[in-house]
Amino acid sequence: MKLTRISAIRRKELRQAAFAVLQSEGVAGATLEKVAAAAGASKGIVLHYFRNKQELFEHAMREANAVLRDTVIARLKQAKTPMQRIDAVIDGNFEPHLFQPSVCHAWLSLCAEVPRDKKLERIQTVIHARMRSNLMSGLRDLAPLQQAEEIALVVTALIDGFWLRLGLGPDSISREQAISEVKAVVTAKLMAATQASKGRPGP
Amino acid sequence: MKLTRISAIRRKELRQAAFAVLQSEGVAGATLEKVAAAAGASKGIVLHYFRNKQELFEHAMREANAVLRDTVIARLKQAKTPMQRIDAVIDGNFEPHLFQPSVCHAWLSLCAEVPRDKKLERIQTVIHARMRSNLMSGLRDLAPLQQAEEIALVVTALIDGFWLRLGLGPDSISREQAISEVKAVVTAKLMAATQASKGRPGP
DNA sequence: CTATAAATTGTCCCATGGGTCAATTCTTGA
DNA sequence: TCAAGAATTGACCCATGGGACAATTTATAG
Repeated sequence: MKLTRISAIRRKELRQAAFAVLQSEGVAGATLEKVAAAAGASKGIVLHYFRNKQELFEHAMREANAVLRDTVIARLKQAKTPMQRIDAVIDGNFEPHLFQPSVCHAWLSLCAEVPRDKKLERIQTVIHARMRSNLMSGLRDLAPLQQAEEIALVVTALIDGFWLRLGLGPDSISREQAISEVKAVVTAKLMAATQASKGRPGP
Repeated sequence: MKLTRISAIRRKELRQAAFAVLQSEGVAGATLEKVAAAAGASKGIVLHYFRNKQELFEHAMREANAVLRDTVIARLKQAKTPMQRIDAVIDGNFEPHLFQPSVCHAWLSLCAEVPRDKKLERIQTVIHARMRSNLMSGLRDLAPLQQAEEIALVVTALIDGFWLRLGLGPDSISREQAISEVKAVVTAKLMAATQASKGRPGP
């Protein structure tokens, strides 16, 4: 039966088209017709494969999430040491094809709708849980549990922050700088965790 | 002439109503009628005071920005030492009345539109520039310029990241934890800047 | 080859929402 | 007190967009 084949292909095309439209138009300007046009199809076909607009964009987010997940997984497979696992997560989140202003725009738009869409919220939760878990797989061996979790939290927030920055200002942060800053924070916190506390420096 | 008075009052009410609607409805669901309803007025009055929808939300963002700015400024006035200036910025950005899920939702929605609205982009640029400048006013005395700028960048990204987190999951991060994590990063980086480099720890 | 089912299209419907405008109510200054 | 002008309203217009659907084309299986 080719049925499953064609429908799977078409659905994927439409998910990607939806994400592409999100990149250029944002959530407010993303219409079914634009998605159809982006996919080279008619509006009818979009609603043939997806119950409604909401479902379409939920799948668009799933698709984007899958890309991000696979990118990081690929790097994790190469990693041998705990530190390399951490670097894999960081580097993966800033891969050139992901860390693009337009991609950040799309994510921003999706995130902005999270509070009003249970499905989107779920996906977002998964993303953060996975990122934390991936980081912990390396951090566990480099710091006590409590510290490791703290570092994981900070790193995820930092990554989100840099993504937001790139979305808000295309030239505000470079991929290389973002990576180096995140890694520097990891290093600094690991060092701080390693040595005895001396109180805060400065006057 | 009361003209200026009434119109100023009304405009402020509408700006705030617009921001309130953004909190609950997001950018996609924010309509002029809802803003009017939130302000206890008719749709006509909204367009009487603002040329169009876009202008209204630009002013809503300005209003929110002003609140944020004044909150931080108030704390900066109390600060005596450089470290207190840094803490003022951090604490100010996490004040209870600002660091609320609904407020984060509204900001997220606004940020999501930044790429498609020059005025919003401008405001966003101002916000980041101010935050950086405020941080630098304290950091300048605690670390060499280069390091200080690096820390400012990381802190702004971290703050953004935590705001995003709160917007995405109302219970994902507490105000106290966010503050303590950001300050810990500042401390760790200042310590790292202070002492000689020893290479990255770990295997 | 043909019947069945899926793919695809274009049309239609209608609710929504931005924006205009004339009409009405309120203020205010003389 | 009363006119001028501002504040405010509600009705109206119309473009847009989500969604339903019947009609048509295309693929597939027997």
